[in-house]
Amino acid sequence: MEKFKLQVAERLAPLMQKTPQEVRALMEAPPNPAWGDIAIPCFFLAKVLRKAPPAIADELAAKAELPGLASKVEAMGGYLNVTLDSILVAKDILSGILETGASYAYTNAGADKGIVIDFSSPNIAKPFGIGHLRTTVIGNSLSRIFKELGYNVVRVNHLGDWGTQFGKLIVAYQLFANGDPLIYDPIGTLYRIYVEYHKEAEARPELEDEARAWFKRLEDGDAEAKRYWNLFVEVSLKDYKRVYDLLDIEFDAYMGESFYEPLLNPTVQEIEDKGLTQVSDGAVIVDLEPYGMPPCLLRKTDGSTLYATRDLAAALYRERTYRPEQMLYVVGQEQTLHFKQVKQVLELMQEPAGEKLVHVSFGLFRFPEGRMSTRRGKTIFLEDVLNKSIEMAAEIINQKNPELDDREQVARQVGVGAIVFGDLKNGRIKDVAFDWEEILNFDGETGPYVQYTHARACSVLRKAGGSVANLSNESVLTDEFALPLIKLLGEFPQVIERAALQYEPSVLSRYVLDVAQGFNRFYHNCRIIGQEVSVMQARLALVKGTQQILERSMYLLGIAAPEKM
RNA sequence: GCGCCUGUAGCUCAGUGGAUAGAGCAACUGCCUUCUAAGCAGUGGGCCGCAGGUUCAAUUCCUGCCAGGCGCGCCA
Repeated sequence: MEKFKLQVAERLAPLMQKTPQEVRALMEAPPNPAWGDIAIPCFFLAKVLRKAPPAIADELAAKAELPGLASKVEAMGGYLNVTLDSILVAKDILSGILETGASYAYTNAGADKGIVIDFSSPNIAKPFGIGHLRTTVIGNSLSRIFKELGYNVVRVNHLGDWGTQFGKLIVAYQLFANGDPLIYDPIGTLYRIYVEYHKEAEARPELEDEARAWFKRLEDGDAEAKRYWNLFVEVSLKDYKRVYDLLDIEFDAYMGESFYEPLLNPTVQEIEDKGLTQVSDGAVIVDLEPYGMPPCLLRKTDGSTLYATRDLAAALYRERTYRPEQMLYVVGQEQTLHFKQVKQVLELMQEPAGEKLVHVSFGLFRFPEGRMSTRRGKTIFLEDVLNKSIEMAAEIINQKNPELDDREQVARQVGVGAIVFGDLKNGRIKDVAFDWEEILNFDGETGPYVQYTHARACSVLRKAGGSVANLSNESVLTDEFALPLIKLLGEFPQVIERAALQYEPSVLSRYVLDVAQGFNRFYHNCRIIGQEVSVMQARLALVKGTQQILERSMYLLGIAAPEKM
């Protein structure tokens, strides 16, 4: 579609005394598809030409010559509306998709450019809660989208494997675990003692000091502390791996906070050497008052480091190791200030990492009665949600398609797809109210709806057997059901670009819903198999094209595309 | 108190400086002897939070206010 818009802009530009780029930028979609494919408002010309917009549009319509490109150019209330030649459009878009197949949207825009994406990053010894779903699926989808644009993507899981909570955990383990080797349900146990610790600490504040002391020992390399730490990390990772397997997500690097431990002192030193630090109440800080922010703390009074120190070290490490064009942090919006501070400090250091750092923030998962909290034991395990959804998918399969092969696998794909798509459907910035009924809904704008549509398309292609999807008779595809679908398919590359530019997978999930809806309308109204050969072939070509776009879109969103369900 | 984010149909959410603001869910109603009814089609439902301002044109941009969320030095 973009190609045609550019051609129209090229030809209209001289008439409007604008550059083709300017004309392209003016184009909009008419509110009613019957009015055309492209609308150009003429209001802005009124002042220059000293004429009423409708008169200008009339004149342009009379002068515009777009033979072989547009079938209709007309003025309507101050707009110049252009209807593209439908056979040309249908032929061009569909043959383009069928030729390039899965790589229709692939560009080399990102060739030789790297991008580091930090996402998921669960906290060791804490359950993989529903709250981690967002960063995990958004990060995964963005990774795939940027790869589609040719970027060299590095997926980093920045595990929360360091910090004072390990001191608390050691104390909790000694008090409440009775020497449990953490073989059976390790995270469940760690979670339980962590909650118990916080309850106990309310009555006995001295536990907090004990915890701090243990963390200090850990930082100083104490063997006993390290032994506990290793145990906690090991058993936690095993649990997380199960969730990542369900979601079909992999990382290029597990580099937790502990990885940056040796880099912390040099990092603080570097910042001090640049004369950016001050000592305030015994702590080392970077004053950010001139930038309207609270100071960034690098060292506590006791000399130990903080979250910001580790993120600064990590950013410098990533910059120097990967030389990326961008560094994304897919982290909740409650950390906006933190990342603004880190970015500001990097900029004060005149490090390129500063401008490369992008905080891809998102809203929280919330219960109707308030926010979730691991400490108070108020959370929902992601694995439970996924399993419940899979169970439900299995039930629906038993009821609707009991003959299906690989029922277990399909139930897994659909159940997980429902959860993942449900999270990617909405703009990432909004808070999400957790609601079992909604998250387990498989009707309407959902993952299963998209998967079902894809399976339907596959089914038609299967049943068509040897019949070739051939495009000799494009005029079949210019009806009110096929043509809008084709035009939509033609938007795919721009949709991917926009999703990347905005770091927003929901751009793609919304699009794929439109494609699914378009296809279902077409499917319902236009019979494919059993039609006259040229008609069937043309329609099969559209089914094939749709199937490819759906499959690719689902891949980019991180959901499976079963061929039967 | 200060800062950031959000406010659109009963609910969950799209959307755009411009022509009649759109989906899904829920409710009601049609459509399976024809390619998967996890579908398609129809009906009802809206001071686009409130008040100003910029503009030929504001739900969209700016300011103020209201409501909700999040954050604000030794947690991450």
